[in-house]
Amino acid sequence: MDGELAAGAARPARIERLGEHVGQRVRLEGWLHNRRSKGKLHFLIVRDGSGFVQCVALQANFPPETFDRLGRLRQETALVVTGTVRQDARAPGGYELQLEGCEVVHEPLEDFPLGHKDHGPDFLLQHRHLWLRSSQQWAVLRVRHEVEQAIADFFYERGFVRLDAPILTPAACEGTTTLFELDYFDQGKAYLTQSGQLYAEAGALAFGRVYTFGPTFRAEKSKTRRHLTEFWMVEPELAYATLDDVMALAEEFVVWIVRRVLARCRRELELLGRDLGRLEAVVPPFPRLRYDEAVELLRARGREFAWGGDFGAPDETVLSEAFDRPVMIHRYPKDVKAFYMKRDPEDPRLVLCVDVIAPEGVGEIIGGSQREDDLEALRARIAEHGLDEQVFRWYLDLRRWGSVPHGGFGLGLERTVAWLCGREHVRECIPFPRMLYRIYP
RNA sequence: UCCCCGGUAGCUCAACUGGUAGAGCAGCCGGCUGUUAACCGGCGGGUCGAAGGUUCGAAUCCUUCCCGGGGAGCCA
Repeated sequence: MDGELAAGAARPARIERLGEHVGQRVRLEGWLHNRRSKGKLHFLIVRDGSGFVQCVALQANFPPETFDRLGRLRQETALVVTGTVRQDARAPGGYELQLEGCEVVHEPLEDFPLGHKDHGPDFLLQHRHLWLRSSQQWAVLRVRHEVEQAIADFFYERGFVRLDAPILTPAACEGTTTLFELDYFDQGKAYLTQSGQLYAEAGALAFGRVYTFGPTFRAEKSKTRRHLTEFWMVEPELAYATLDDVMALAEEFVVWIVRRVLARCRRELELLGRDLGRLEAVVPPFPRLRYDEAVELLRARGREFAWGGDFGAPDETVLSEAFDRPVMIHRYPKDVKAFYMKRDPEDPRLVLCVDVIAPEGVGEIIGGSQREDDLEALRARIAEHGLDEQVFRWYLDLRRWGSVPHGGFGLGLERTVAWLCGREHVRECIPFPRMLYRIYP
């Protein structure tokens, strides 16, 4: 717009570090997020991906036609702004840019579809590629990014090897009705993985401690705010570990993630209006309830519940509301859990498993167990569940050579991010959600 | 697969018991030197999801279908 700023005088900067440049002339490469005009001054809200900043344009500082154009810039105009950084309590975020120059890099071809007022979920999801630019989505996905980094750091510091499990698999890990199926050349059917766990077990016996982290797929016809057909799961697996070890690791892991986000995503959480007190309350120890105790708790709170069943979403909500931090429920009846979980030697009706239920209605974020490490017991469970032993030959091999007590868990990334961000729906917690009736964009 | 709710302007919604289609936002024009999803005044904007039916008359009632949302089951 007036590209002839004194060359070299303005230094490149990013909005997230603007506080380090108070009084200096800087140059920001970004987009016009919003604009407010007030007679002889315009407020341009500019985003550069690292944050949002208010740029103040005073009429006195520009030729009339330039000032007029600034007041007519469309939302999502790509622009490079230059100006002096000022600390000002009236500015959102505490800092603003006294605008001196504005170079338009790209003028939108038409009005941006997403305004700053309410939109419905269908409209937003149809425009997911543009919705990502909104401040709320920016904040949620920045938190997701931080959680992903926290996960990598947690395991790296503790000597876990990251072992990437395959996406294409020859068989189901759990039921077969929830698999995405595809033709695999002349090998018959292949399936998109539901879990990397079985491969993580092979890794644990090779490396001691491993984790897998990647997308998993469930063809469940679930239409709820807690479900996606494609979601990310992190699954640590430990050799020489019991259920108690698994529970201790899960607790330490969740606390680590929460602390990291509190320490490094404060701006994002505040932008989302998150009640930080709820997250600060997440300290060890987490309550540990046996399944039997959880059933009693449900009944004491007026819910009818038959022993032997799995908890439904309303049950989980009641259980989680009894505590101010995640609650761990362990030793479920074997009939509601997967074939690979080890029986409780003290009660053969139960398996050595644990679910972690997050507070505030997000539901289960972790499921884990000690695995069945005895060959014959595992073969019996495979038969009981009506599964084809042939496809598990390699998995059974793990019990033939150097089998040891071992276990692990899986944590659902999107549910965790939804909980941390206080979002209702997991669809906002992944860049491009895949849902029952939605695969665009 | 089943249950419940919805589909009206670009977006979010209203329109009572069937009687000529409304508002906010966005857009355009004008005003305002500290706005915070700015505000104030003015203007334009409609295949009421689709098809069929009932009726003098249907956005409104009935049938079927399509699309979306929430939930159950199942799960992270």
